[in-house]
Amino acid sequence: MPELPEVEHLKRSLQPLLVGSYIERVRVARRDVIQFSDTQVSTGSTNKALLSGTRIAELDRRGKQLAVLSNAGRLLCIHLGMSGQLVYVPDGGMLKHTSHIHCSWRIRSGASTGWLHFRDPRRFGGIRTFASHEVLLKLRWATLGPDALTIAAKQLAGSLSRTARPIKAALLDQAVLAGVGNIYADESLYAARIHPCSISCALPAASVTALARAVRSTLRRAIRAGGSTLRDYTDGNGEQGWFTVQLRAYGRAGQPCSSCGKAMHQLQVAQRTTTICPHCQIHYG
DNA sequence: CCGGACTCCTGTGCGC
DNA sequence: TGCGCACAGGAGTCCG
Repeated sequence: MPELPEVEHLKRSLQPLLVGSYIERVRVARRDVIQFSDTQVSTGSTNKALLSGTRIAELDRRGKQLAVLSNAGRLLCIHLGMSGQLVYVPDGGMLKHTSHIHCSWRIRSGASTGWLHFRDPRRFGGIRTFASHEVLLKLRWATLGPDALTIAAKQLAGSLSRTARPIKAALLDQAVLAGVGNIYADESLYAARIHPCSISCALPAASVTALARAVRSTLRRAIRAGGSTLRDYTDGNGEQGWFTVQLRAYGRAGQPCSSCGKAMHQLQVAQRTTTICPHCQIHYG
């Protein structure tokens, strides 16, 4: 399940392959994974909205969303949902799974050519087209909170002070913090020794500071490991991530806490499976 | 207005 | 051994 580290690593792996390259054409297998955000385009050329005939100028990320900007100004905002993948396959290369490919871009970069595939079996992800970066920022990214990778304790404290929700629910809310999903919420709360059911606005300032630091360092370590591959996730080259071997909380119910040695527990918080150490993680509020 | 609950979807893994 | 069901979850939507 791609969260911020997976999308950031994906962005970094795709950058050398895509930036500066030319999109010769686009192949759409399932239209319903694409949302054409400006009505002007939905009646006209689908290909143009999907950047056909333009050059890729830049990749950008906010939270779990990846933007592919073309030199023509238009762009794609891609979110991977649960099972989404963006994989570049050079001509002659092989793709591990060829089912559920919903959209593909024909890429030319100098003498080399290949296909960029958007694959998403569960279809929780999708592609949105935007006329400009400005529109993306105004229509879509404006609803996202600050990026979790660089979250400052003060910013986090500000949002948390305004809600009585369980802290885990707040961390998962993309309007509070952009980029954290179930895995890294559990990891960050464990690292900061905070119980996920703690009342957000009841957290002491020191705990919020510890939490902001834990979020940043957990995400940075995960990016360094190439993200977490539980099942499907791969980077732009089809390589898996190795952060799963470093996970201390997520998926470790019944196993010993790496700090105190007592058994980790599983519970439900905000409709999400949650793993904690009941001994190490303090409940506030 | 806020927050909790429900919904979408398919591959996997477990229990009978 | 095989079948069927529960489960996984990001985020939009709906409802109290």
